[in-house]
Amino acid sequence: MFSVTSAASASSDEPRWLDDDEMRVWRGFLEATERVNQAITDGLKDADNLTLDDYEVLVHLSEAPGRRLRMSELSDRLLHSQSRLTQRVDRLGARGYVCREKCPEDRRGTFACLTDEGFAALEAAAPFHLRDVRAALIDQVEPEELRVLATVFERVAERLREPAG
Amino acid sequence: MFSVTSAASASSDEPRWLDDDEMRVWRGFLEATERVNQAITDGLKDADNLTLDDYEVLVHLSEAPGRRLRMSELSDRLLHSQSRLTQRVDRLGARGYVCREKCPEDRRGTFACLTDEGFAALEAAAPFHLRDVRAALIDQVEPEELRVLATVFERVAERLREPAG
DNA sequence: AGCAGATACTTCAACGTTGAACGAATAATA
DNA sequence: TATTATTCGTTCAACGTTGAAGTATCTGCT
Repeated sequence: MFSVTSAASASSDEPRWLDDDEMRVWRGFLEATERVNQAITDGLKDADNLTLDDYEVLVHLSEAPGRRLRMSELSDRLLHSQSRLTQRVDRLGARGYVCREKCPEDRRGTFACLTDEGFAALEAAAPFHLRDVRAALIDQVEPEELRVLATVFERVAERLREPAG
Repeated sequence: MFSVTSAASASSDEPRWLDDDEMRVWRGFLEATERVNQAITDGLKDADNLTLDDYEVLVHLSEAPGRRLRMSELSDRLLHSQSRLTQRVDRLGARGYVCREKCPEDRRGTFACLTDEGFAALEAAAPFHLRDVRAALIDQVEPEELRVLATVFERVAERLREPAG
């Protein structure tokens, strides 16, 4: 009964309770996102002992010009703290998938660079990952539903980008 | 280009690439879920220094008969490992929000029980949490969209419950 | 009854994240 | 140019999760 709010409150500036559809969405969100993440994570672990965070680092680097990005740019895109990225790049570096280069224009800066080995690892893992993404999420959704989901996810993400918005 | 699959593969049993809508859903899923979780987590931390995991433990206990559940039942519902739950209940116990009781019918078993203090903490945090859930997700979604989301989330979660299904 | 295997929960070490503090370099202002 | 503030990335300690191993109890089979 308290899944998301208080039963007993009488104060008039309380937010509204969640109705049935709203509650289904919230509960469904919690379970579905947890299960999808678990499925994807398990798959990447099987494929090349990568985490989803690892994979996302490789993806973003592979799409960047010169296959490299500033550490801060990368942490922004991944929505990770800088220290988290520092340590992830350390680990990917230890595997030879990524290396660092000093940034000449801004000597505080560092580039994370995808190595050939890292690119190859991404190529090798990608089909398995794609299969998992389809099985867990995409192929479960009808085309009309896909458009709704895309719209909603983008709207929700957008609104949360600027907290004041 | 490798967000989810390999460009160069020619093998015919490869899964299909993601088309535009599919890619928007997958990317949107990753960003939106991350941002929503972050927003909700921040809110609970401000409200009572709780994590979302903590909150979910309190919610499930509050809804259970006698406000208590077996440890294994609780870890199943939360999709957490048993050791993770053991330690979460330790921490909630240290704050006085939860306690353990031995299970008489099965002497291997343990109940996690919500204390009055834990129930009060849940009541106090709930309105803030509800406000955050609405702001981050629910109030961003139109009624027709809500029904689609609910259906899809439930379908996706359902399919992933039984891996063989 | 006796025994093998399954289940419930905890413990522990290895690993990952968080968030504050730090050193270095740049930007903004006077 | 001096001064202050901001940004970039790393480090470190505290905390949380994972997954394997351990203990106790129960279930099913002979």
